[in-house]
Amino acid sequence: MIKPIQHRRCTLRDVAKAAEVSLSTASNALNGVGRVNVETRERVLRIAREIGFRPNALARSLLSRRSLTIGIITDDTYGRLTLPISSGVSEVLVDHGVSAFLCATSGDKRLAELHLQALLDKQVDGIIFTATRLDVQPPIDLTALNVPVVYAFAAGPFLSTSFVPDDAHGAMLAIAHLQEAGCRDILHITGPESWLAARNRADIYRNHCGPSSPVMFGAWSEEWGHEAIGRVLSARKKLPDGIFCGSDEIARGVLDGLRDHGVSVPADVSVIGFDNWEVVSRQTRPPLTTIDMELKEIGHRAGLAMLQLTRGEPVERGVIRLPCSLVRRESVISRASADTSPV
Amino acid sequence: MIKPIQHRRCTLRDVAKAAEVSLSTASNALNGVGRVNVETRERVLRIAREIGFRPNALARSLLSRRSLTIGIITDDTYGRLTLPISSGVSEVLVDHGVSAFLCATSGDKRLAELHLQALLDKQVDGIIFTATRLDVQPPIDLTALNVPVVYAFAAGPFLSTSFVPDDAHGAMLAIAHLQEAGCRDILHITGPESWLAARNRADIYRNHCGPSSPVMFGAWSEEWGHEAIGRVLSARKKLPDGIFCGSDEIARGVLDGLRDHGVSVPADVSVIGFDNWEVVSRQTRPPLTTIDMELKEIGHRAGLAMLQLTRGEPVERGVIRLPCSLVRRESVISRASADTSPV
DNA sequence: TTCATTTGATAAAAGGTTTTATCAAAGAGT
DNA sequence: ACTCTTTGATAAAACCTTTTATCAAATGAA
Repeated sequence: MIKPIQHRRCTLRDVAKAAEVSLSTASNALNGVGRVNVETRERVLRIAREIGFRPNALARSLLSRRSLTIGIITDDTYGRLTLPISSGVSEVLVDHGVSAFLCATSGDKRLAELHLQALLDKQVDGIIFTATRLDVQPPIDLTALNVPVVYAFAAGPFLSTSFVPDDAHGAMLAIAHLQEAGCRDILHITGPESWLAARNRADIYRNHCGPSSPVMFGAWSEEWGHEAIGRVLSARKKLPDGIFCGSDEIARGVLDGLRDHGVSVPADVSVIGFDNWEVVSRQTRPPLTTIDMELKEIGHRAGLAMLQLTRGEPVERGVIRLPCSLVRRESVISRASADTSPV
Repeated sequence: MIKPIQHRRCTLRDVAKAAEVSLSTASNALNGVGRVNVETRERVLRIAREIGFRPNALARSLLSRRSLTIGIITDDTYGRLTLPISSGVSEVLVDHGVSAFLCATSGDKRLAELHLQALLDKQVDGIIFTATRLDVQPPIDLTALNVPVVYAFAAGPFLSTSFVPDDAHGAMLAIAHLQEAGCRDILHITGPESWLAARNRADIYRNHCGPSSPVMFGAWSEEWGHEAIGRVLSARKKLPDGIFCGSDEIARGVLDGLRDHGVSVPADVSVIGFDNWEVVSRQTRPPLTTIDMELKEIGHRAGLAMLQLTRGEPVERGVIRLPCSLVRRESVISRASADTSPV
């Protein structure tokens, strides 16, 4: 059976009537503003509690012109980045009573516009755009909106606010960790050179390991990692002692390839990944030491910035790079070596 | 620089003023109701278009008592199931102007209650609860709400509406596929027996492969798949010719284990997974034939049911099991065998 | 010309809340 | 007894839209 009519939510008018005061007094009492006798206030509060009164956010928003609502538009079909980021966003917003609409566009422009229109009609206080890479523009134009926009794991236009992982810092962490573990001959296997993130990380790698250090660009796939190892083993006489991979998936292929060829990790070669995509990095053999991009923190920061913007407070502009962190598992081990032992 | 004051959105009053008609006439013209002269209507429509008028959904909802808004509450921290499901939900709702709030609870009861309260305050028309397994109750009580609730990939209380993948059908597809490929000795390696999904699939397996067929319960991890293969190889004289795995991750461990022992897939053994979690199943060697749970379709159906409920239409009750589908990749091959060749 | 009907448009109420202005009563000071 | 201030409460306006009731003018029929 279907309950035919929803029980009507009780309203401020109900409270006022039950407490035998006017609407204004009830409102003032509940919000602790205006001049209202202490015992009247307490009576109102008590009755409101008793009948379970909760103010209608729609009516409130209509008046205050703040809907306590934001939209998150995502390009990510897979959800790998979106859910951590958006739950980070929500975490900081929910305590301020702000809820987030999630709109997955699947890269479909029509869908994106439909969602955007619905969001604007619903008077969202702001929009957060998230994607899966940093060097691709949103499928819709968000520059002329009359609500603030923040970009998370995506590049906004000039003078907008974008929060992205600091690829350079992540790469630096990875290489430093390998070097501290005594690696002297580090190889970098990564994704397509067309990706900004890949180029950024490769630059850092070359800075730290010498400008002629070999970077193997390829795909963001396990298969490429595997194939790259095949190439390395057939081309080089001596194995590198450390491999810095551009993603956990590539690292997985690398681990797999090395095992196929009887090379032991980390005994013979140390391997480090990038992403800390736990479904991959936790399950490899051995479990993968990798770089975490702190997606939730990106969400936090984006949410915080949005909060400030909706209050009209100023907010930092430009691309804000947030530090990564090193997750130590078992694919890197310290190589005993005279010249790297602590002084 | 921060734009100090947001340009005020233009309202019905602006349209009315510009068209030199009353509010009511403007409203009637735009909605095509009431009696309004054709040329007046066209003037209003033209002007509305020119100044980019869009009705304020908040004001509309306040009056109509339908917010065109629903809440999705999810238990899933990882996003693997939530994003496909919720984007399925949105896909069917967006064309009706309905947007969805996404609330990730991370299993935190306080957070769940906070989100729920915010949703109710915002007058959502309904709530969809999604989880990652079927036999666990939501962290919050959704039974006494005065909005409709639909469960997706989660079990609701008696007489509620839940959409879940049909585990039995999926298992049947998997086993039938192996059998059609000529497998006669099929092994089932799956997750913990405490999970309903694992038990359901195992039941089907036993029904089709004989009641004494061996089921290996373990963990939902790659490691378990790997370990299980080790046990099988040391305990049995003869290898099975087909392995039905309870998840893609287990299947991956199985593939890995088999390769380590020099067993070739699919030449020596066919392997089939469950989930079609593409990041896993696409990247295995060989790519994994598996069962897809049609998560997006679950989202579609949940969204559709929600739509009906918000309209007061009756909706099917109980646990509604939606068919799975077979995704053919390369880990199953037809075994030439006299008694299974087509007649 | 008169009455009844149709047409086109508008005023007003409603939805639930907050805020500003108003007002009566009570108290204080002379 | 008079004014001045404070206290406590309320009416009304506002937010923006939709719907119902109302109304004047125009049209039709007799």
